[in-house]
Amino acid sequence: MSAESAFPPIDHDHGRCVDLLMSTVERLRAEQTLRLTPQRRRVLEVLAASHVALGAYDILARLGGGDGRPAAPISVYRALDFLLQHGLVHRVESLNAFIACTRPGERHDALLMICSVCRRVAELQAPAIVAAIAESAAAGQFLVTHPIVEIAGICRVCRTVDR
Amino acid sequence: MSAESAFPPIDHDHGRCVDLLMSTVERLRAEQTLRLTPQRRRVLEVLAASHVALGAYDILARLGGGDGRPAAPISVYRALDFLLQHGLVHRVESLNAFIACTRPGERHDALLMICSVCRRVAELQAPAIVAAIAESAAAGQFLVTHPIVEIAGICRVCRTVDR
DNA sequence: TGGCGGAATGATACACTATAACATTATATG
DNA sequence: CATATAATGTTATAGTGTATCATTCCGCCA
Repeated sequence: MSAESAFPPIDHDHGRCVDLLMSTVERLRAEQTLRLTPQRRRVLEVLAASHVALGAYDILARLGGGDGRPAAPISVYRALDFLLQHGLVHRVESLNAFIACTRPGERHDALLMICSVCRRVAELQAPAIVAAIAESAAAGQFLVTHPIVEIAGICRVCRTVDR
Repeated sequence: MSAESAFPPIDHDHGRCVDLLMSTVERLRAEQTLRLTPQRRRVLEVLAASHVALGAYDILARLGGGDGRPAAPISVYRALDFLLQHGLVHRVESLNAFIACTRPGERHDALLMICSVCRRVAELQAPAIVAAIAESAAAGQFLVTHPIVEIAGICRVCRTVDR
């Protein structure tokens, strides 16, 4: 992923982002036994359609777009648990929110950049960070199971706009 | 800080941890204009007495040890905000909890190790991690304001015990 | 094909985390 | 002492997440 695509222009074509993700997921579903039910798929689609991290209740609000009665919160959380376990979604701890993974299929620890201006979240690929964490932890005899890196700051696009 | 003191033995003398922190804070209070009211001090003492991160309501429960009516949640949050702003406490995002800073006075970004067995949290000093984050973010034209690093895993002590 | 078993979802209630809004008290400073 | 600002009290409520038990869906196999 290039530096440009990490934080795309605000008014870019979201449709392509969604399609890219969902086609990858579709391939995974065909290959493996990934039980992507309609409900789980809808939650993933909602997340894929937003570069801004969404809370569970945000997702809930965007699901019931006209159907019958809205789902209960627990339904959304269950779908999110499934998607998290299968690496299709990342949790943003510092926001109590969720973001679609931009590299599904490749198991990885998420390194997230969070723009405090536009509120968008992007993944960062930086083996150097992961390596530095592994080395430092090992020096302290700490066994790493899940490194969390969330970098708050201002994205490329918002820095440019402000000038 | 040595690798040993980061995660001290489970049954070590907590009193010394508290004293060390509070004496440092006392010095800061004398030097600067740090308005450490009784309420803020009590919250800090509660946190200093625990190597396990405490939620706001945990703190609340440990405050009212026999006095008059217990404080309201908002009081604890206000004290925590103050302590956070003055670098005496860190927020643990992935736990929605708080931990006393082990290096008050030295402004720094917190690198936290969280043991999933004993639930204790320790700070890690690792300039290499901070540098790697700064470099990688800069490469993506992202301006870092506040890096969050929380490393979940198993601490030195718990790894040893399990053998 | 009909039933069995496990996975997924529905439904209800509740626990935990955090803040809004406004009143009151404490503290420093001239 | 007066007064302005900071801190705390009080009450209510918003936001996030889970427990529990009932029901439905779906693949599998006798």
